[in-house]
Amino acid sequence: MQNSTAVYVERGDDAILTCAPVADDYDGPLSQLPYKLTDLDCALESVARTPFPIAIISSGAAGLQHFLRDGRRTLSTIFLTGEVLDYSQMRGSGGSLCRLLPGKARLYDVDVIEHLRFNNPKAWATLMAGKFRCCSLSTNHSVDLARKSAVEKLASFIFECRSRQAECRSTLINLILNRIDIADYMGLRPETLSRAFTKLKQRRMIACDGSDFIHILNEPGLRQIANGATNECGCAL
Amino acid sequence: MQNSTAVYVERGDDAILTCAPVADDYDGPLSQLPYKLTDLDCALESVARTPFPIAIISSGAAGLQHFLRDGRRTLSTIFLTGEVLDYSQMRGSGGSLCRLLPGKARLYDVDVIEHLRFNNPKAWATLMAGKFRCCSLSTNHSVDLARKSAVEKLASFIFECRSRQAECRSTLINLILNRIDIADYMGLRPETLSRAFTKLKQRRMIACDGSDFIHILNEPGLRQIANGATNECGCAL
DNA sequence: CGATAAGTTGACGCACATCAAGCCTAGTGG
DNA sequence: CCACTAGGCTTGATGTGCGTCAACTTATCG
Repeated sequence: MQNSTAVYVERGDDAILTCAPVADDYDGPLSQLPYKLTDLDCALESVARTPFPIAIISSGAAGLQHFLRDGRRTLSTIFLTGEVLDYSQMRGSGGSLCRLLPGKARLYDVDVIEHLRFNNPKAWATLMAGKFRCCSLSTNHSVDLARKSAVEKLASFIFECRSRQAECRSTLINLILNRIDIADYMGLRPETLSRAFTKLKQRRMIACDGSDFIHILNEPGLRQIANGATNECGCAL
Repeated sequence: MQNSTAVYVERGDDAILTCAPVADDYDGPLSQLPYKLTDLDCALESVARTPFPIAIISSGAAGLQHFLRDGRRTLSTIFLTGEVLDYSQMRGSGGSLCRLLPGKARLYDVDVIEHLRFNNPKAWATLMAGKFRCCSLSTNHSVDLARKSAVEKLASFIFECRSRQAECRSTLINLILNRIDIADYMGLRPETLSRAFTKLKQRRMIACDGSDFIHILNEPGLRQIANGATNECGCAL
């Protein structure tokens, strides 16, 4: 059984709160609480049923998906390893939880959570921070979706992936999701996403070695693209 | 001086939490608290400076705007009359608060808010609900931005406007913002938004009488459009 | 080996962005 | 009172980025 808890780090460039899994022996605010470790599928189902449903993703990934009437799919939120999944505020959104990658989650009992609020302020604060972080990520995501081109969206997604993983400074990034889920998250079609990958490779911004990992070759350049600096690179997108 | 507080109502169709201003004599959880009523511009400035900044919009509207390097503007969040504006979680998002419509806001002192948490659970819960609602709205907004066409976006915006106003069941909707701000919020250009208005008018879904108000003529139809039912109406968008 | 699915690439059409012009109202000054 | 200006909004013409459809490659599995 793995002990992990949310750790919040202010990062230099984009200053996004990030949440990293920590070592087994970490004695953080949440680690003392009793929890149930279950398969991610079971966890999502019980989270959707429980009145005060809170889970922390131990491994794998989940998402909140929405379907338009004609079948178009959107992933409005993704939950990655180490992150807090609180469904209570999302109940009215019309979306449904889905597993994106197999894994496990830690389920916290309603009573345990309710008890925290007054008796364990530190653990409560950690949970709250996890929930608020979701709000902050959601805001950033709106900016990515509203006006950015496909290439800009992909560049933004790469940085989001990095900031939501443990090794924030690495240039080797795990994109975590498959192409279809990335596309549905970024509001693109898989074909368009694929072409965006090709363009970033052609411009020597990233390199793919076939696996789920990509390598950032030109980080300043990629950041410029993500921030919508169409002309500053001297080349149109 | 107007007393208002957040009231949460579960609505039938889309079940979005909404927040309505209430009468002067309402004795809700927040109305006993001391606050400072200021001009919206001053409020936004002090909210951005204060360490634990919370304001409630009494009148007018504000937004969180983001600029890409080449000048493209996005409104990631809007704050309407009666809603809670907590900037603390948005600090790292790179956006800046801006006034969208003139008005006033109620500012709450840091100490007052901090004191609430243990001494006034009801008021605290109201504030928290206001913050979480922002998260829920943000999720819905992502769905609107990701895949919807211009006409679908406008239809969605109309319903969002209605659900965020007091008179939820009315077919007379105040669109609140000017066209440019609506466009930046929905990820469109003003020209495209204008054409979307024309199409909805041509299809007898809405009627505009020149003012800021529109009239919903065919609510089920408009809802279908908002939900992406391209074909069910028997007409392409 | 065939079957299914994920991902890539190509051809084509459409929806939206862009640029430009025109309309309408509000505000200002003579 | 009218002339003038400026800003918000709409309408038109045109180009392009992305969605769509189709074919192909590659990987995984029975």
